[in-house]
Amino acid sequence: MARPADPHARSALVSAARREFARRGLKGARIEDITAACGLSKGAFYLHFPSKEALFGEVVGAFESGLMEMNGRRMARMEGFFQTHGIPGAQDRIERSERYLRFLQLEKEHDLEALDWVWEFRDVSLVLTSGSQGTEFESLLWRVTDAQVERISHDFRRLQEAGAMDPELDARIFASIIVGSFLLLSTQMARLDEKPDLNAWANTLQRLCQEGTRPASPAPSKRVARRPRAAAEKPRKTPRKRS
Amino acid sequence: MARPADPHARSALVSAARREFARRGLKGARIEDITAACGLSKGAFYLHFPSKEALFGEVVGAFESGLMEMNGRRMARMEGFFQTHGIPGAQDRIERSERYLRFLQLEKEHDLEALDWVWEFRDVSLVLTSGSQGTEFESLLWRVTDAQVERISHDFRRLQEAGAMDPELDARIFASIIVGSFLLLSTQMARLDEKPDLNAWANTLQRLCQEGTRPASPAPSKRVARRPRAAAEKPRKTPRKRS
DNA sequence: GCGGTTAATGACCGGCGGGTTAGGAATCCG
DNA sequence: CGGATTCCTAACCCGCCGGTCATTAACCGC
Repeated sequence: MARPADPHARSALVSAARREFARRGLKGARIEDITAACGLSKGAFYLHFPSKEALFGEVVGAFESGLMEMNGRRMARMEGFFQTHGIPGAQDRIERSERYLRFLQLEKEHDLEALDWVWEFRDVSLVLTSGSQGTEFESLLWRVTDAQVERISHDFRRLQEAGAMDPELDARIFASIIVGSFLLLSTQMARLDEKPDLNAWANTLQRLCQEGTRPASPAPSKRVARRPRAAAEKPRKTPRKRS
Repeated sequence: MARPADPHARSALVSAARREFARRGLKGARIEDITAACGLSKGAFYLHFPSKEALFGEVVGAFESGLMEMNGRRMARMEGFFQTHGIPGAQDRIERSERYLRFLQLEKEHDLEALDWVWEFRDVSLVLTSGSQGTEFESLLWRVTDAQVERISHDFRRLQEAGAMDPELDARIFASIIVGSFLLLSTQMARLDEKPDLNAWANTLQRLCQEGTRPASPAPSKRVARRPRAAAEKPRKTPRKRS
């Protein structure tokens, strides 16, 4: 009968490696340090993984596929929502209709789901954001952020067409601003021991986005809006329909 | 009479090094490649710089001090503006008063100035954002972003007190969202050959921020608004400094 | 051309760290 | 206890790359 393998070795290596990666980056992390942290020999590392990059690849693969699945589910759900309820338009914004509020609620739930995932992988996220340059994982972050920018742009354009969003805003820039905010938050999370109030964060961002993207007011002032916003804002002083 | 030094050697090394750093990261860049790109020997590198880190330190020092000076000037100018014109309040928002518009204009000019600077150092910015983990420059980006978050939070709070901004928004979260957007844009710039339309970008962000931070409307709807904002008021834990 | 001076070269040095492997360790069975 | 088997160790290997330094090269004045 052969010597039994240590059932905890592999997961211990993964944990220790993640800590070292977060501390020193993928390149700076040393096999010697990773194994020493588990009370294992350097050679034992290679019984489980062909390289530290391979180990990181496994972890980051789980992270990425989780994100992409969430993205896909989100798109499917929103598509379902739009099929069922139609796309909220200008009137929905003005009246804050039930379907508009439901739309906002869904968006928020999805944001929080993604942020929870990033929180679980905050160490990995840190490596991807601040330590991936010059590694094989460099393009991964672009893939993830580009996919998000794509999704948000697409939805934003549809809402613009339906009249719910200011038609003069550039969808891509808008989407980039959103994704950028997520990015900084994800890097900040890596520095925290305790989970931040993600709900507060998501609320603030949503508030900014919803209020900041209102379409300009009715036709006459809309023409004037070509010029500086000042003229557009004057007539808006009158409507106080923020109920 | 001694052999004259090549007057272009030093600047050629800096240029080549910056390209290699952008390509492979600070750690991945090799002295051999840097010098070869200049048609110089490996040993010649050490006639000008004690190490590649020292070279990068010089470049990044110029970048950082430029940013910090801009930050300082910005704060001084805004302070001067507030002294001269007072702090815009709720009425200024409603009427879009001249001082409020001037305030927006100043903010935009400062944003564009900073973005131009980042464009000039987009290669450096890339290294700082995606390749600084595990290097001596890791904390620099936090210093820069934290200073910006601090400045924006501070101004935001003053505007809240004056009634120009929604008092229920968390200043730090708001500031983080802004800074995050800048961060992503700066990383995106490193992938571009041609300068993007920074003006469009700054316009969009400003539009979002100004419209998204309007104080809530009078009492009736304000009561409704209180419920979801409660969470946003939780104090944000400051990220621990990494050592 | 020689001497003096500084710039630049490239062969060489040696520490670091990923990776290997012969041998030790742990386990069970007869 | 010995044998068989698999797990694990740690001494060792060796390529990489930052850094060094004896030598060559470039310049001027005499």
